[in-house]
Amino acid sequence: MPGRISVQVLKVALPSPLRRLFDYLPASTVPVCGWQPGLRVRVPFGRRDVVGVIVELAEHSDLPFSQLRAVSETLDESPLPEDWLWLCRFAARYYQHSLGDTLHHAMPARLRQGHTMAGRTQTLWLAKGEGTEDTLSRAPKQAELYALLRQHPHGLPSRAISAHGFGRDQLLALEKKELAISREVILTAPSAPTGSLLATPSLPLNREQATALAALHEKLDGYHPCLLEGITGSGKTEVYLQLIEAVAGKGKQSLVLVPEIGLTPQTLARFRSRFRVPVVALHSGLTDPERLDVWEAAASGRALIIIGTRSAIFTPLANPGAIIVDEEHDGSYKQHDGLRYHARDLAVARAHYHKIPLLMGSATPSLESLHQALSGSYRHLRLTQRPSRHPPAKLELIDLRHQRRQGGLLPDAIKAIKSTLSAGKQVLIFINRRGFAPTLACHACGWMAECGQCDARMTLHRQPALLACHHCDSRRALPDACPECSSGDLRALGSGTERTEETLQTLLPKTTIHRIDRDSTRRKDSFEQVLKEIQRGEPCVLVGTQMLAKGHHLPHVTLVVVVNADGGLYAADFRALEHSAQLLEQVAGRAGRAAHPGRVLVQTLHPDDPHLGQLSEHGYGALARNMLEERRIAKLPPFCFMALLRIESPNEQAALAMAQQAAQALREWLKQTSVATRCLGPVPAPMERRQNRYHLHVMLTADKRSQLHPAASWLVQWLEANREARKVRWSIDIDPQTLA
DNA sequence: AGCACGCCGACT
DNA sequence: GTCGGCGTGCTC
Repeated sequence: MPGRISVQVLKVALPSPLRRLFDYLPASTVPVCGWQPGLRVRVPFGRRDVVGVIVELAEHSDLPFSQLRAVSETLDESPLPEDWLWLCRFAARYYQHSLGDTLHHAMPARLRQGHTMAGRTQTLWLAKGEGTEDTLSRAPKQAELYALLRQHPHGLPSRAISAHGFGRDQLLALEKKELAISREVILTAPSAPTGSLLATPSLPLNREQATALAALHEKLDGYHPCLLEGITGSGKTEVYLQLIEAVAGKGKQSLVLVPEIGLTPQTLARFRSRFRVPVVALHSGLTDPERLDVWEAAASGRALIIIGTRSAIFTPLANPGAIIVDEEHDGSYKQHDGLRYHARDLAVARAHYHKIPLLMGSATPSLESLHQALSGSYRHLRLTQRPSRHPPAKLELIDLRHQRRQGGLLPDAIKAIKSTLSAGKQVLIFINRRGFAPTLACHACGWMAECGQCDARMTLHRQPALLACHHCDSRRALPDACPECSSGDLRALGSGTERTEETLQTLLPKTTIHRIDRDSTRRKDSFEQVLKEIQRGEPCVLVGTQMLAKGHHLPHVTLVVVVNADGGLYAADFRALEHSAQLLEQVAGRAGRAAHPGRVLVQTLHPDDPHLGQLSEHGYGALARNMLEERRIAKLPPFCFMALLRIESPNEQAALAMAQQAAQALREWLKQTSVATRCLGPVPAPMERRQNRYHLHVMLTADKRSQLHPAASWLVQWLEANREARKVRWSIDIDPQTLA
């Protein structure tokens, strides 16, 4: 065959932190498709066998042939999806991460364990015959199951049946009575779309929604990044649904990313009830085989709508039509270990690659996205109206200084809570602290309970009663007396959710108080159950952390109290104010969503703070534009680009020495090459000691991304080649979201 | 990251 | 006498 290169070496990416490929000789049995990039292979690696992915074919190796080993097995008949390979390569390069590790984590567990794709089947159960009331009158459970099966003429997989609460014996009983039959289907078979697209009709759009949708329709077949800036309750989801409808109408797929707490059964139900086409969800409850099914359904094009959290951005798509990122500002899109990717940013890269629209929605857009929208790089779509016609509630700042408080609450707040309850409405109290109190202190000598492993105070918990560090797993029994001076006068300082709950229960003995935080909702489903009860509308008080702030529909809440709004106002992290403002706006959005106007009381030690004032008077949008101007002047992101080198070690000296060496080496290289990147540090991380490990930062900043990238890349290679660097733990974070 | 090898302390 | 601690080094 003319022009054909003779393949002698396979360059394989392996699950290893090493940022390089490994050369292997092809096995004697050539796969049916020939040797191709994207094929999974099992190879001997050191003393073990691992699953890797061929990424290149070459004629030569840098190593002598005698040192190369041969592939032991080819695992695929055809290469893994091309778009998926492209995204992994892009992510590995952009985030300076090992390609092998990236591929490894981006594929379903079944594939990384070496299972094959082919020949997987699923058992579907179908109703059969005409079951009458008599035949099953004495087996109500079976009758129920029979009714369920009849609702699904295409059959139900057994797992879905058990998810509805039916047992295997009931199914077999029906089969015996010839009222149910099972059918094996090959999962890779494409299922023909049948009937109409919509199960329930779309909702009518208001003028703004219609304008936004029309803008999206203008360019459905090209890269078209859009920021949908829409206040809480303005109907962003309906715009998503109608974009998906348009895309699905052309037979193309939509990938929908939602924040971690956003993937609730209600969200999913809303998508499923609208469309008749398959909607698949990627959530933590899936088993490994189910995950593989979803991947396969997306890669084959069978699934038209794919919904998932952060990692769903790595789902292959046969016919990509649109990507939607809901609550695009949400911090859960950023991965904080391993491959430190940002799913929203990868969505941008992916939409560009596929030449498809990208819709990013938020009531409180990140300053990054807002900047792109205001500067014209993204299309800017806005929704400013709520169907209820109520303007969003204004924040009322109340002064925490010189006033007594009970359980963290000011007298004015308590008064408002009482009158809201007597009006038959619900109250939401937002506190950013779990536990009973943030500190236990000795009133005689000033001693405070500190964690032995972290530079942090221990939090006092009452249920169960103990001291716990929120930065590591250490726990301690409550001391009876001060360990320093033996005084018995130990007092809880400040308030957490537990204390506020307790105080309110004493103040309002007849009122139901629901506490919602990580400690109270550890039990599976208990959060969902409490939400259900709250939605019944009985007057009650909800005391909770961020868990309550986002997304949940709480129609009977008309008063929101923020116990302390000051967390982000004067913090060292330049993004703290942005995140704090987003949270406050989201919490405030919980007030008066339905027919009743709401009040939002915000307790603060800084009632005259200009940022807080702007937020309360003019809302997040105005403050965000102001913060952008401040970032421009201070040359902070999005007006510069950052990469952060983190170094940690149990040995403080080792960490510091390594950080200094790395920073110095980088500075010399920058000087020699005149790459326009600045290098700051090393500086101690905000909490230097965590779990008995010392953390240091070296910060790289550049005006242009094109200057940052080579510097970060050089630094990573230097570290990887440095023997000393292996004695500490290090990692590079491109576009870090928090400096902690 | 695994997984070996290797050289020093308390145990059947 | 050995089991096992984690330092050091390597993986095509």
